[in-house]
Amino acid sequence: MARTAGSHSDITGPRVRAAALKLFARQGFAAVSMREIAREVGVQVGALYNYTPDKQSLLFDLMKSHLDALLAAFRDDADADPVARLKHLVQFHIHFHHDRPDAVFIAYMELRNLTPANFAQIETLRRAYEDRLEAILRAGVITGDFAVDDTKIATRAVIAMLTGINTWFRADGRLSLDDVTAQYWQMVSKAVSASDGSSP
Amino acid sequence: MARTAGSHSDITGPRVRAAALKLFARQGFAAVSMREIAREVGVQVGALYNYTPDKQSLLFDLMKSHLDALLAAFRDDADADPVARLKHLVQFHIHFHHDRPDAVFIAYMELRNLTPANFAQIETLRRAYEDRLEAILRAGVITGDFAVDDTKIATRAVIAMLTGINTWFRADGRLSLDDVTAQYWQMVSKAVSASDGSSP
DNA sequence: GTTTGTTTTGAACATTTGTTCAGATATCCT
DNA sequence: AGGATATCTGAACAAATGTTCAAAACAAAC
Repeated sequence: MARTAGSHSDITGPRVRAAALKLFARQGFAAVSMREIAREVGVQVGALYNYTPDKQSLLFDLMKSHLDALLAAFRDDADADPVARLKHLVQFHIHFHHDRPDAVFIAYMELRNLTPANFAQIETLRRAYEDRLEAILRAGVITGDFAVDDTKIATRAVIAMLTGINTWFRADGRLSLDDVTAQYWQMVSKAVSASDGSSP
Repeated sequence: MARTAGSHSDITGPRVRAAALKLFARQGFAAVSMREIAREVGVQVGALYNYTPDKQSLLFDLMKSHLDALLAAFRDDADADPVARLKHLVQFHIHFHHDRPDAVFIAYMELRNLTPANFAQIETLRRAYEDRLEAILRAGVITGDFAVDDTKIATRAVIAMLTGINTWFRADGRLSLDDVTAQYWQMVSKAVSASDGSSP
């Protein structure tokens, strides 16, 4: 035996993914060339193919990693109060997405550039996250905390609303992320609340 | 004089725009070649350049037309009840966007493929529409019908929520567009309403 | 310091890209 | 019909694309 596997692979591999993430987010998957990624890493094009079988897999891996991380990071206590659970999801979602603008952007914008097989996998993960939220809404409807006609629709509405923050929020802007989070929580909780005049 | 301008231009021109709209929406601006557009129209590549100076202008024109149409189609009565005005905007927005899925998709996804000058123009139009909604929310806050901390944030939240419908709604699905509209109106009105029972 | 395997280079490949333009064709006006 | 012009073809251009691969450079184990 000689040199063990990964002595440089451990360095270059992540740099390739980081460069691809950055460039795909800024310019779009189709508009980024493998040569551009290589230049960003500081390496020749051919070297990239030690770390990905092709450009498509690079995109897929980035999206899958993002969604895996999202699902792994979100903790939900099914026994807690539905309002508290929803509040936690709103706070979690906003902060998690704020920390990863590039990955979020790619995950929403580059779906059409996935092969059908890859798309199906990503879609499954996205749905799994949606289902976590829907479970909370359903629980709240049962307890009477929430009043929504269709939990699936409410789920999508809430996610669209929260994810939209990434398109305009800037840390150096007028409001802090905590201000924004507080106001979104206000709107979300009102939107799904039983509107009789009782709950927060 | 002889042949007047536009004898065929009137036919091919719109077909070029229609083909570009369809293909850009399906595959993304960067992934569509001029030859692909020409094939869709049933013409050779060179002919396209009678209708657009370049590919970029084709994209810009599609986006600008869409936003011009949006602003022209939206009617708002500043003297009416804020709740009625908001309800009308919600209904208008949902139906207008539902009728033009390709244009909507492009207008949201291809912003980064615009030159800076073109981007600035499109952004101005987008902001103008946002401002129409914000004016309604502001009016409602003054009358006490609405309670939102920051009207700009609420504006963006509502638009993101409504536009998100296009990503999942299918006419042959479980619910009609009117069902969906009714439920979104419920959520939007609750989200911005002065909450009856309690406070922040 | 040699051996052994990993990683990178540098060049090559067949396609495809946006755009141009001279010449051919089609259409309209008189 | 004939002349004028609008429109389209077909070929060409240089540049860029994703991917491959032999050979070179490198790093660790002995």
